[in-house]
Amino acid sequence: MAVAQEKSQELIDSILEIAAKQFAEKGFSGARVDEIAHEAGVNKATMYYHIGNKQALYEQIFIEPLEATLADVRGQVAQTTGAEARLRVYIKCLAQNMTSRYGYFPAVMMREVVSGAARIPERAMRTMCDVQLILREIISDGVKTGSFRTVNPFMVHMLIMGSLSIYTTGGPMRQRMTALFNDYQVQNSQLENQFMLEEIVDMIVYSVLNGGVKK
Amino acid sequence: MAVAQEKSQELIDSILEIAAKQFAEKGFSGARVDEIAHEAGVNKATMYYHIGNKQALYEQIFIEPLEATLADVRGQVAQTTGAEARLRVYIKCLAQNMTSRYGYFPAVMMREVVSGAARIPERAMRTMCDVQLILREIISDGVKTGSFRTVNPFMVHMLIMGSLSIYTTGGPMRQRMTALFNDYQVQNSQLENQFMLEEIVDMIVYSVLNGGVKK
DNA sequence: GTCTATACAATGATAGAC
DNA sequence: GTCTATCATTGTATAGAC
Repeated sequence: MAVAQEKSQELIDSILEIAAKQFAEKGFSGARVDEIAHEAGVNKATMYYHIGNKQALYEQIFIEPLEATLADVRGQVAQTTGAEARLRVYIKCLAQNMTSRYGYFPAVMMREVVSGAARIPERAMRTMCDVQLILREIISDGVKTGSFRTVNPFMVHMLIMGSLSIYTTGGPMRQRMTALFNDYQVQNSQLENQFMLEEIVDMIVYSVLNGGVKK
Repeated sequence: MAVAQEKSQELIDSILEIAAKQFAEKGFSGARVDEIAHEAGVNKATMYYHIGNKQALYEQIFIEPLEATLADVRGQVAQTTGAEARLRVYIKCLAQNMTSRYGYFPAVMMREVVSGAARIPERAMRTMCDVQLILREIISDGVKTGSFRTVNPFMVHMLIMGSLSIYTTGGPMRQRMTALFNDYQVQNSQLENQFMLEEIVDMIVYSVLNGGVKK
């Protein structure tokens, strides 16, 4: 019985991964149940038997990415000392999770944010709060020791999530922009390079540091 | 004939405004042609006669908000002197357009960004480039006079658009967050107040200024 | 230019056999 | 647990009368 459950869970996980990518690409209304089932290589009726309807399928995809990210951030921040270093690790770790293993997820989340956040499960909301609490602790620590200026932690959160979201999801948009700038003969160097993320981290850290970054 | 054209244009404009709000709320796939026609108070067939299909309807809504914003930003920046003041005006003016008259538009744009930007008309892309060129000039001026540190203008653009987008579209999301923080008994003051925008502007300006903001 | 009626193509969901 | 076949509904789009 335990084996059967495990196998069933494996099936469900593979469906969820396909579903997440479809939802990320096309949004809730744009994603097609038929296509998800087909791409996942399972019969649609089977999918409904295991998971339920489209809405249930959608809600499921929020859990794993967020909870894995929380664990990762928590672990990496705990291994680091000093407010500035911790802030850097915090941002970079978020970015890593948003670009690699769960690279599809930011698109889903951004759509939710602009759609009124109504479909985000409560459990996912709580996980996001937990992540943000880590940031709050880093900042209040930095302010206390004097390395950070007095900033509203929610503002920092918005700066981080806003720029990371646009960075991780906006690849195609940047490509169209770059093409146009080329037409305009505007220099647009280093628009799409490996140092982009580093620069974002630097900008945000700089906006928080007392007296700017020492080079 | 001129009068008839004007009246027709009025009708089209009113349809476009309703359409824009529907697309903003539900996305391209989520918006319903029936509902748009109904809310606009016109017959669906009439709407198709005047505008074309759903795609054409969608593409139209990008033009006016962007071109009006470009004109507004251009005008206000021209009336201001000094790199820092200009940067502040630039950000605030963008924010104003994104929250008042064209408050529905950021949601449409964000969806497009995460969807691959495939449905944005070329003309709209060009307008966005023009807006960004204003920022580039402000920054290169600030760097030249020494009031700004050397920053990648595209990074600043991402910081601005990212945080403003999340700020303008993320109201409901923040509400859910705030409710949860209350459960957690976490102090979350000034999360939703009139100074929020000012704080965003300050954070971004600070991230660019040489040696921090003088108070 | 406008409206009624309808064609036509999906899409989410399930009943029922195996 | 899985699959085939099918349904009910809804969605975009247009033909054709006025």
